[in-house]
Amino acid sequence: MNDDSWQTPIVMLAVDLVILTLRRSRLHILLVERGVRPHRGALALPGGFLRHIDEEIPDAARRELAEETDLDIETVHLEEFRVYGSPGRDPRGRVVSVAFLAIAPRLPEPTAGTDAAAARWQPVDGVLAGDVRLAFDHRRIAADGVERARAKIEYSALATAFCGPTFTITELQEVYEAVWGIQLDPRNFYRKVQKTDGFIIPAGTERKAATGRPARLFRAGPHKTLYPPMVRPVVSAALTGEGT
Amino acid sequence: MNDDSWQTPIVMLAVDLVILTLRRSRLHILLVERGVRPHRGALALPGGFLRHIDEEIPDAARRELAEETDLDIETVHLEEFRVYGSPGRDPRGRVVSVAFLAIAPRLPEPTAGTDAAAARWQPVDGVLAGDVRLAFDHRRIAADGVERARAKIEYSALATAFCGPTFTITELQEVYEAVWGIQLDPRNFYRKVQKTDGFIIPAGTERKAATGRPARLFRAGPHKTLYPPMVRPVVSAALTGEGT
DNA sequence: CTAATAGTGTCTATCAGACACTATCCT
DNA sequence: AGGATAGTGTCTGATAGACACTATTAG
Repeated sequence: MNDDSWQTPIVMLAVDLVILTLRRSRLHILLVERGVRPHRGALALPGGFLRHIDEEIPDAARRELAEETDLDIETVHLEEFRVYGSPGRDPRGRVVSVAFLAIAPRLPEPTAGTDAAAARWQPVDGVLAGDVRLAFDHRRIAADGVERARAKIEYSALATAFCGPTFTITELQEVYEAVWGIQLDPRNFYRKVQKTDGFIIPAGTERKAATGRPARLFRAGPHKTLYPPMVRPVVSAALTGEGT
Repeated sequence: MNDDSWQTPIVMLAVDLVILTLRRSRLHILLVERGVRPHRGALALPGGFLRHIDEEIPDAARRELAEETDLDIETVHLEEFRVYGSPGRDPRGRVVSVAFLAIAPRLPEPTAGTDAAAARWQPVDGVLAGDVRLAFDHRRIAADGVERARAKIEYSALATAFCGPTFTITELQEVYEAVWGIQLDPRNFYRKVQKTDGFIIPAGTERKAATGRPARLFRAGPHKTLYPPMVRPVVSAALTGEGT
C-alpha cells in the first residue's frame, strides 16, 4: 500500500449471491428479474451495492439475501468465494463485486409475495448451458459458484447445508448426486458417510416415508472439514485434467 | 444490483500479496518496510492501490509484484484468494483489498538493490507466531494465505510452483514438508508423486548433487488438479476439527 | 403376501505406510 | 571401501466399490 491514497481511483462495491438449493432432486439457483436500468427485465443474481460506507461486506450479503429473497438468514449458509472487478463489467462505472455462495435447505415452494416476488428458482443445468440470459457477467459468476460448491462438498460438510435441521442419509446422498450430477451406490454411501468422523450425528428419531422402512434421522456434526473426504468418482481423465 | 448507484458509497481498491517461497527448506514470506504514513517503518505485505480506474485487479497485483520485489513475473504463480474490506482496517478510509497468493521458486539470494530494497524474506513460522508486527490486518491475511497454500497443495499441482522449471522429486518433497511442517517418507513419496497422473513428467536429464547418486529431473505436468490427491497425514483429531 | 425403501455383511482390487534392499554417484 | 543420496520391492492393514442379503414399514 503506497501513499497516493488521495488520487487513488475509487470504485463502487457490490455483492452478488449465488444461492443454491435442491428442488425435486435437481440443483437450482435463485435468480431475480431486474427492475431497473441496466439490463432491466433481464434475470440476474440477487445482489446490490454496499448501502452505507461502514457496512461490512458479509452484512451486505445477508441484507440482500433478506431483501431480495424470502429465505431465512439463520438457516442459509453464506460464504464469500471470489471477486469480480473487470473495468467493463458494469456500464454504470467501475463496480467491484464480491460474490457469495449461499446454500439453502430444501424448500417446499418457491419464493412469492413480498419484495422477493421477482425471485425464481431455475435449474442450474439450464442456466449454465445458456438457456436463460443473465445480466452482466452473472452467468460466469454462477458457474464459478456452482463449481466451488461441487469442489467443496468433497472435503467439507457443506452438503448438510442443503438439508433441513435433520435429514436422512438418503437425502444427503441426493445432495451429492444432484451437485455432482452422478449416481452413487446407496449402500456404500450409507457407511462412508457414517464413518466420516464428525460429519453427521444421529438425531434419535425416525422419519416415515410413504412406503418402505422408516429412515433414521441425523443432524450435521461438529466437523466442518471432512476426513477422510468424500471422493468424487473419476468420470475419465477429463476431471483430473487442466482446470484451476 | 439496484439502481441507487449514484449515492452508493465508494471505496478505494487495493491488492495485497502473500508471496511465499522456500529458503533453506523453510517456508518464507516476503515482507516490505513501509516508507509512508500509516504504519510508516512497519513491515507489511507488498501491495498497493489500484493505479488507474481501468486497471484490471490481477494486473495491479502483477504490477505491485514487479515494483516492490525483484521477482520475475513470468515464473511466479499468482492467484486471488480472499477479500478484506472491514470498515476499520485502514485509517485512510474505506479500503477494500483483494489478497493474492503468490508462489515463487527457490531463490539463491534475497531481494536487494533497486526499488525493492526494503523487501525481506521472513520465516513464516515466526511471522504467524507474532515475532514481527505487521501493519493493518496483514498478519491475518498472511495466515489465511498460508493456510490456503497448505490446503491447495493437497489437490492441486501448486507445489511445483515452489520449484524451478525442472526439479528433483526430493526437492518437491521438501516443498510438501516445509509447507505442511511435517516429515514424509522419501520412498513412498517418490512413487506416490509419480503415480499421480499428469503431476510431473520426466525432463530426461539428471542433476548431480555434492554427494550421492544423481537424481532424475522432472517438469510440472499438464494437470492442475491432482487425482488422486496428495494426502496430508492426520496429526490427530485436531486437523479434522472445526475449521472453515 | 408384495412392493418399496433402509440398513448390514462380505469379497476384492487398490492404495497408504513401513521398511529392507539395490543402484550410483563422491572421495 | 565407505558415505551419501536415489530409486525399487514387498508386506500389511485399511478402504472404495460391487453386490447379495436382511429389516421394517404400507397396503
